Order: sequence, then C-alpha cells, then structure tokens
Amino acid sequence: MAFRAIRSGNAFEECVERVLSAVKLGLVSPGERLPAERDLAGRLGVSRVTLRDALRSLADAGWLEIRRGRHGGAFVLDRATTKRQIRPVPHPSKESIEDTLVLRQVLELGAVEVAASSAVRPEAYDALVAALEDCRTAAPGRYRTADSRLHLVVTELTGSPSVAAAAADVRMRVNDLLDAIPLLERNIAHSNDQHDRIVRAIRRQQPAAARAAMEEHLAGTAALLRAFLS
Amino acid sequence: MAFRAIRSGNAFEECVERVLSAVKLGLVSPGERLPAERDLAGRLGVSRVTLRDALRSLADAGWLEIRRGRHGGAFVLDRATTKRQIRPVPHPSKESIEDTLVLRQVLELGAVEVAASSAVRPEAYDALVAALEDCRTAAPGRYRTADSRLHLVVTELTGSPSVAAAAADVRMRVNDLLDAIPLLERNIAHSNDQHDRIVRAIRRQQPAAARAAMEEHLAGTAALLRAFLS
DNA sequence: GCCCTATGGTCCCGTTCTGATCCATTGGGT
DNA sequence: ACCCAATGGATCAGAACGGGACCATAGGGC
Repeated sequence: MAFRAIRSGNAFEECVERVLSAVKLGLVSPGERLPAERDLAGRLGVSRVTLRDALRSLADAGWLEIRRGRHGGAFVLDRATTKRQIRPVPHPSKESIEDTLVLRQVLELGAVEVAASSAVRPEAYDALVAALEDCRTAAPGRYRTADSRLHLVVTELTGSPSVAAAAADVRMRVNDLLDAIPLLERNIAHSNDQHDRIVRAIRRQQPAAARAAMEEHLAGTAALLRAFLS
Repeated sequence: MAFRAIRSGNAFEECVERVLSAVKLGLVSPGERLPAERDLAGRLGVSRVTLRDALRSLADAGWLEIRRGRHGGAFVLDRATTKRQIRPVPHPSKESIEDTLVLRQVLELGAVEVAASSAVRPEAYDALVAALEDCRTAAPGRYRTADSRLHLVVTELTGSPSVAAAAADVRMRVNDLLDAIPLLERNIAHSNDQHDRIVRAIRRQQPAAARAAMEEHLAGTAALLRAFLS
C-alpha cells in the first residue's frame, strides 16, 4: 500500500488527464479559457514544453481551440462536454469497481456531513444553487458534467482542499465507470430529486438529513454500476 | 484543485518519503527487510538507480542497513522507530491544519463505519487484535508508530486499497503535526481506551458504535493539535 | 568443496523533462 | 500610427530518469 506506484505515467499523459478532468468535471465550461500556459505549467509543476505538448494533443483531439495573441489561450470547445472519449476501456474488475465505490462513499458521505455541519458563506450557497439548477436544466449530453460539478461544489463546501481534490479524483474514476453504461431518463429524474434533498439539507444545516439523502443517492448509482458491470 | 501539482518533487525524494512512511507507519518493523531493490523499484514505478539512491540516503541517515549477498537487502534498524527526523518543519498554517484534520475525519470515520459493516475474514481480526495489543504494550518512543499501524489496519478492513492508501497519506500528515507537540502519558491512556472500544465495535459489527468511538478518538487528537499549534 | 541463486553495486546509453531564451501574433492604450 | 503587454510558438543544452547489461558478494544445496 505504501509501495504503490509513484508515477502514474509520464508527465505528458498526466497533463492530458488533468486538463481533460477539468473539462469533464465541469470546472471549465465550454467557451471558457484555461489558465495561460506559463501559469498552468507552474501550477501543475511541469515544464511549459511538456504542458504545451499536452494542450496541442487535446486541441488535435477536438477538445480545445488554441488562439494566439493577446487574450489568446486554450479555449474549451462547445462540443467538448458532450464528446465521448475514444479510448478502449479495459473492462474493470469487480475488485476495482468495489474499491472505487467504497472510496466514493467514504469521501462523499463524509464531505456532505461536514458541509452541512458548518456555516458557509452566502456566495458558496449561490454556487451550490447554480450548480443544482444547471443540473436540472442540462441537456442529456451535458448531464454527467453538470452532475459532477454539483458534487464537487458540495465537497468544496467542506473548506478542505484535500477533501475536494480527493473527491474530484474519485469522481473521475466513477465517470469512467459510468461511461460504460447507458444514461437513463428515469435515473436522471431520480438523481435530480435526490440532489434537491441534499442541497436543502445542507442549506438548513442538517447533517444527518444530508447524509441520508446522499447515502440514498450514492446507493442508486452504485446499484446501477454493479448491475451493469458484473 | 484539478490543477494542483502533478509531481510532488523528484522521483528520488518521493522514494525517500515513501520508504520513510512505511517505516514510520509501522508497515515494516525494525529488523525486517524491505522488498528487494528490483521488486521495490518495480512497485514504485521507478528505476532501480533512482530507488538505490534513495535507499542509500536512508542508510546514511541511520534508518536502514543495507547488506549484500544472498538474503541481503535493506533492513530497518532498531533505532529507526524511535528516531526523530531532523528536518526543520515550517510551522503549519491554520488552514493547512484544518485541511488535514477534516480529511482525516472524513476518511477514518467513513472507513471505520465500512469496516464495522462488513463481515471480515478471521485472520484480519487477528491482525487487528495484534495491532491493538502492540499499541498497548509499546514503549513511549514506539507509541506513535504502533498507533499509526493500528489505524491503518482498521482502514484496510474496508477492503478498499484506495481508502487504505488515502488514509495512510493523511496519517503521515497527521504524524508530521504530532511531531511538533509533546507526547503525554494521559493521552496515551485515553487513546488506548478508545482503541479498545473501536476494535470491540468492529468485532461486534456495530457501525454506529464504531463510528462514535472513532469520532471521540479523533476529536481528542484534533483538540490537542489545535491547542498546541495555534 | 563447488556451484547456483538471490541479492546489492556499477556503468552505459537513449529518452524524457526542464529551464531558459528568443520569436511571432494579436489587441488595446496612448 | 505607434508601441506595449499578454499571450502562444520554437529551439537548445543539460539534467533527470529509465532500461538493460554486467559485476561482486554471500549463503545454501548438492
């Protein structure tokens, strides 16, 4: 466990993954610009050359558009959020699925409880409500991104960057699993109801209720994944 | 958050940290041997040269002894567990402390609940009881390592490698904080009582009780850290 | 006693990554 | 019209890193 891999690939691939994650998790919306290359390279702890390679690959693959000149930069394309990644995903093992689901349960259940326990700044609530609304009105192709975004906003309410980062990581793993199963209208309706209850409980600062609602929400997704991927 | 650093230093430093963690968390005991260089380098995803540099540094610093020939290898020295790392730690910020404590609460509370919810193999219980006993009988200088080990065994009971790995990471951060405050006999006694209750609740498969006991346990440490480091 | 095997010790070469410097493009301000 | 600032584009030398081959050492089995 302490001796697991240090490097999860080379720097280039990691950059691609990170930027792609930011797009898929709705952290940068279509039309928005990524941080400037020099800035982003610094934040990722990677040389500018390496980051540029990654950005160019993503541009070639149709996720980004790179513009030059003042106010230039790497812009997320509109089709990016509905785009499916063409990557032959190896069928995940049962152990790997359970691992992901347990980690998700631990992190998100704990996070929502913390979030509902502490008083939060009003503008944070605004972000929460906006994400909820976006989730409700999102087109089916955009639903997964909006859903991811909402969950991440909740984890950010904990005030702990580490919790939010860990939750973002596990959400990416969940999304990889979800990519392998169909998106059903009925599940979306259910999810929206549950999202409502979660957000309401957080606003009213009711940790137990928030946790219960989230538990039901996660159980639904987990059951779906176990059924389709077994 | 998605744009946090990819590399947390160079491969060499990461190797040093990982091996040191394994020692401090009690994953390899004094007198025991680390995996062979070729094996360990493979697991860490690092070249043998890089790993060797790290091991030699740790040997020079008095943590390991490296022996050659058949049945050779890198052995953890006896003094390693009581040794204090000579590293001028920058005083952690309030935000950083809270971040660590919240992450710890989320992970360990969630993990102990999962652990107490699922039936576990008998030999896993044995490991748990052994760790508990080691904690109770450990000399003061060894207490922190034994304590860490016990908590990690609990998280491993979840069956989720990712949860265990995340808990190990955060535990290292907690240990870095604990290194800055004194170790009080009374707190050790309290901790041992709480450990007892946690383990009993897990054995009886009582998630709520396990969670409550762990909550009290974590709150104690958290209060101590907040008091000393503010 | 000899040899075989499992280990650490050393070296080399190719690839990746970095850090730095300079160039090219664009739009806004004066 | 000009210049300036903020951006991406390109290149290179050198360090870091990885993969592999080979050597050295010690202990166990025959």
